[in-house]
Amino acid sequence: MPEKRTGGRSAVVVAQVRSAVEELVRERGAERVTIPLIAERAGVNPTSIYRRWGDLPTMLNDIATYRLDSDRPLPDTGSLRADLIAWAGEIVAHYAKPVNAALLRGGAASAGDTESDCLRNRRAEAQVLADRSSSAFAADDLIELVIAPIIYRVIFLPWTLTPELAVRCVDRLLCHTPEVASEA
Amino acid sequence: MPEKRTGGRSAVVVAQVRSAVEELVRERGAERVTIPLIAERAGVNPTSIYRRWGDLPTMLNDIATYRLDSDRPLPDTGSLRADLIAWAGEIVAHYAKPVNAALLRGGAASAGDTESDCLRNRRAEAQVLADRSSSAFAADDLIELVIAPIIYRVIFLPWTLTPELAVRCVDRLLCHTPEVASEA
DNA sequence: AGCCTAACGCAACGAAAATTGCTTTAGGGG
DNA sequence: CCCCTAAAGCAATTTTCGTTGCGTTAGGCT
Repeated sequence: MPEKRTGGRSAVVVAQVRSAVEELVRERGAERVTIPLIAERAGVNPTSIYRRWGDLPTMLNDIATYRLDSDRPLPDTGSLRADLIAWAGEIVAHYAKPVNAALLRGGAASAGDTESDCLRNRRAEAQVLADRSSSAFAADDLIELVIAPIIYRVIFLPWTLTPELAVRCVDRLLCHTPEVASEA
Repeated sequence: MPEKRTGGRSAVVVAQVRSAVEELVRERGAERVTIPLIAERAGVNPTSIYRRWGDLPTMLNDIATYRLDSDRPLPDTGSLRADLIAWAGEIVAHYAKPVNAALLRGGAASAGDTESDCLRNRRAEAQVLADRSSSAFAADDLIELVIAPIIYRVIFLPWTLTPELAVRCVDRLLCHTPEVASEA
């Protein structure tokens, strides 16, 4: 039974809309983007966007969630500290790009009430890393000590984002469990 | 010389607009609020809002900043730990109210590009508390270990906000400096 | 109390966004 | 390869937003 057509033209439309949103959000900021504007940039009819996503906040959230998400492999070097730093560093690097930061801010605005949340994959990864740590720390510690400080700066103090931030946060997490910090 | 009329009718208008914004932001989320909508709810003419605030992001930011900001005194009990917990607890309690959380999300959306930022007063307070700590920690530590985790949960995981969060974060901050933790 | 004018209300307008009915295209199972 | 229909396109319409000019109300200083 034929249901949901995801390939071919539809896929192209979605891809074009995504790029258009990213361009426009970078150019004008998430607050000053409109659906007709996106449609024009994407070479797509506005109606298609309205029918697919409904409204703009919904769409922004969807697109903010999509990035950095797919089946990206987690770092696995053998050293827990190195893995964590690599992982945190990826996140910092990703959101250091103004596009992605702007999208995150847009996603933040429409998070909360709706369960849609563009960081849930990050939390899933935190769970994996916590499991791998032999109970040195819990996923919640990873969230509060590493993800939260990074995301806070991304949203409110983007110009203070540096690669060292990842190292500082990870070391703060590990300094409670020194035997793990010095492990191979 | 007659300048700036802040009392009487103007004050009433501002107050009514504020309440209207808070109601609507709670009901529909910061992204789905418009100025005409607010005006109607406030029983005020849209023109007045446009002329006073200019546009919506500006207004949301203004209102988000106003709350919890006025001349609120910082806790000063003599015990650093108690002060910090009281301070962090105030923040948690404030943003536990859905209105304030939604306003913060709205502010987050327009942060970054514009320098307007509804958490700058929080950072100023962090500076004061850090100075008071005899260099036990820096303002940045306070931000990354206490404010960031709280704000992260407010924005992305509001249903996980609990009073214990404040205690947990403060103790994490102080566990690096045990002599301070046990001070009177 | 009276004057000056800041700030609000009203109404009309232009522009842009959202909705709707219908037609056309093309995905994907048989 | 054909059929069925999901999804995109198109065009006309309706809604809503934001702006502007002008008259009215009332704050606050003298």
